[in-house]
Amino acid sequence: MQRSKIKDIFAREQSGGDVLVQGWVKTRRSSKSVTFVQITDGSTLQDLQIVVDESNPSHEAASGLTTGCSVSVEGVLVESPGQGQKYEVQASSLTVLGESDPDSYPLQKKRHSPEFLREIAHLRPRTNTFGAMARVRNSVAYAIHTFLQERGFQFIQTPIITASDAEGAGSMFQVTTLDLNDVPKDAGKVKHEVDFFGKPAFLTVSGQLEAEIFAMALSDVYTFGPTFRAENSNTSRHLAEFWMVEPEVAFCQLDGLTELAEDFLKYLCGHVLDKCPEDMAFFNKFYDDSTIATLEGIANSQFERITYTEAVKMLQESGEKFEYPVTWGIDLQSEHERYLTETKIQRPVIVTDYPKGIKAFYMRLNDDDETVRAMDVLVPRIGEIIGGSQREERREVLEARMSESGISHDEYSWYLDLRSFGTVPHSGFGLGFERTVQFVTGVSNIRDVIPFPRTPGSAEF
RNA sequence: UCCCCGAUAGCUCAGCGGUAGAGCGGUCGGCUGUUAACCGAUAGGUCGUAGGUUCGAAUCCUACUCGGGGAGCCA
Repeated sequence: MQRSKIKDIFAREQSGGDVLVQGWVKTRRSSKSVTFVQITDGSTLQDLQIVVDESNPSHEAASGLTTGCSVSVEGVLVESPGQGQKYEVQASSLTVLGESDPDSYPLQKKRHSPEFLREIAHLRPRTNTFGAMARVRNSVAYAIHTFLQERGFQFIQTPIITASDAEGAGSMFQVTTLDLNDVPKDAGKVKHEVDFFGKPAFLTVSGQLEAEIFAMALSDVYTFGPTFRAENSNTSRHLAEFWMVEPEVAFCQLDGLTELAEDFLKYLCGHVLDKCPEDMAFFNKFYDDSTIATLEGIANSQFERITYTEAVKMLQESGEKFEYPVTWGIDLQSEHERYLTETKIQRPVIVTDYPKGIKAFYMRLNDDDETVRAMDVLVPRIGEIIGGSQREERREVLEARMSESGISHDEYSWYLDLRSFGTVPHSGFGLGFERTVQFVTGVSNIRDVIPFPRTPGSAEF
């Protein structure tokens, strides 16, 4: 008999017929006359109840089941007389595939703290929370590809190893095959020429610059892959290894980019609400009772658009006491971003046109010569979920900005070339994948929305 | 990296100078178409690590480790 997934069983129009189901035991309740076994196979949040009567030859095996055991069950799908589920399986046979010692199996049929579950990352996918998280995460990833593909974007695989040592987005992990206990040196300096790539190499902090190359040929492209930051960041929204989506759009200026970002986020939220209603109801119940309302609200509301200068004015006139006073030219602090998106405007806010001094060299300079065409999308609870800009397409201006920032023209000659040979206005942004999953689920710590989190001092599993 | 808080049974926590506790989970028994089942019994801890103060430290002090919240960096 072919195995049925639990999700498909609950989707059936009516009961009846033999089924084969396989999964892991969540909990078991037994008496002399009957045993109830709840099993999950990860296809859905909902457990399937297996009923094994005393007369069944498998009853002894069933009554000894403990949380975590794996089982294979054949039986008849019937309407459940009990409360809490539509169908149940009246077992004809039950086979234990794998035992699970109850003395040492760490998961119990009760709620565990996310901190504890993180320590047993090899078993936490079996919990309701992490199963739901994995399905939502999958759904968001699928929606990212679907949205961009339907708009004609090409998926570009940009390199994970890069030799550019100054992408400007933070500290990088170095990649080397040199023996760190015996580093070859010449007059006290490391001989990088004998290293694997013949020069220093690093893990990428962004695929943007390479994505720009393909945007200058294929028009609309995106990258979606792992990104690495060696910052010593210890917060609930930073990881050393995370995933990022980076659309790059040719013939597009900043206003077009903000529209793309807004449509994109709305699509992702709508997709998850549509495809993962049970998992979202779970998160709404146990993690953040406003998350579904927030996502629904996003689908139906306009994102607010303000310039940095307007944001500064808004903050100064707010009457709020901020720890860091607001003056034009400073970078907005978390408390300022939170005030804007959570208190003042109460929905996503797109802030544009930041002072050039606090933004990257590749962002397009405005005519005022003081601000650049940057854009940050701020959302409640998370803060910055998207950072992007219109890129500087004028070679002379870009060169001047690189010189100001101390960026080598030689190393980025290829990046400058794009401005010499058929340059066009273009724009792009980076969306933090884990931050998006955090925002969607309402789970507060980013370590709990990625299967195996990498943070300073921690790279387990 | 900085500031604040925490670490006691497998899990979640109480105890805060005088012989280590509860609930849940585990085990044994009972009972019931049960559903975080229920009832009874029972086992289980060098109180994060290392020092110090004290007649006496889980409790007070110091350092370290790990975790949480916040900040910076950013996605």
